[in-house]
Amino acid sequence: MHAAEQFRAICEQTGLAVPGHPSPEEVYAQVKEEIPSISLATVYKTIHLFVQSGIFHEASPHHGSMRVETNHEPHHHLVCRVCKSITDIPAGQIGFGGPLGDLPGGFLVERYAVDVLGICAGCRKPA
Amino acid sequence: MHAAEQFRAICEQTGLAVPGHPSPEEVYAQVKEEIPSISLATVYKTIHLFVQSGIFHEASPHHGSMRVETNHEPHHHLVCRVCKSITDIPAGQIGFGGPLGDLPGGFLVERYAVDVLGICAGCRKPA
DNA sequence: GTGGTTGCAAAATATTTGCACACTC
DNA sequence: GAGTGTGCAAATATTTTGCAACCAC
Repeated sequence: MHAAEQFRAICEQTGLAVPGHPSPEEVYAQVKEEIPSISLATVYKTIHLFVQSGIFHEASPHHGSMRVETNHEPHHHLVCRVCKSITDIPAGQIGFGGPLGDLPGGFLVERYAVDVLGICAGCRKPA
Repeated sequence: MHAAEQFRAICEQTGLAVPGHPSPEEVYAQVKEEIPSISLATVYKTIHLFVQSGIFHEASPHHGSMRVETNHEPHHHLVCRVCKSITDIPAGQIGFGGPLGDLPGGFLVERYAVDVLGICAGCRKPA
């Protein structure tokens, strides 16, 4: 992934890097200052290209359509990056339980949601 | 949250409960079999009502608009349920590092994404 | 010229809102 | 009759696509 790091460095030098967790609209607004002729469609196309190339990824694997959480036991999610399926896994099974309450910065922790990202059994074997 | 549990039980008894992580469209399709006259708008309104009431919550706190992840260091997210802001926190700071590789069910773990849900410092103090 | 990229506009998808009607008390 | 909830339809927001023009080689 050395090429990707080089590329990121170039973007930072040319003022094209956008920090944080921008939405496509925010990327568009900021990049437009450097490249006024760019269109929102190009931003979307380029983001998809970059995500596929591994230059960065999506902060949330299941945007685009809301998903309702009906399992009210403590659990986490196995999210397949191929078929986008969501499978529940009990919280104990992956050995994660962080503390609730106050964090040093003043953030009040109410719960943890862990997405375990990877490839599900079905997508690993060529159908 | 006893009332919420009772309510869930009633929904299951009447065949209105939808398992898994359905999208609003999927909820609509399934509930329509029991209540054919229902509309998609009512499903959306009711989901919002239920989420506010704590009967269930959203599987992903930042759907609705894609967010690009530009931080390529291992880290997790502090997500404020009031202002929806996303703040990065180094992976080490919350003491979470699960194993990568194969899970018993055949799922191949590539990375973990932890959302720490709660209220940020800014939203805790009444503006 | 060929191949790949872009901008524009339109289409497709997802979600929210306004409003009048129906239902309960 | 007041208050609440619903369906319909329109409005908004988000994302994708088709296509012709453009650029580098």
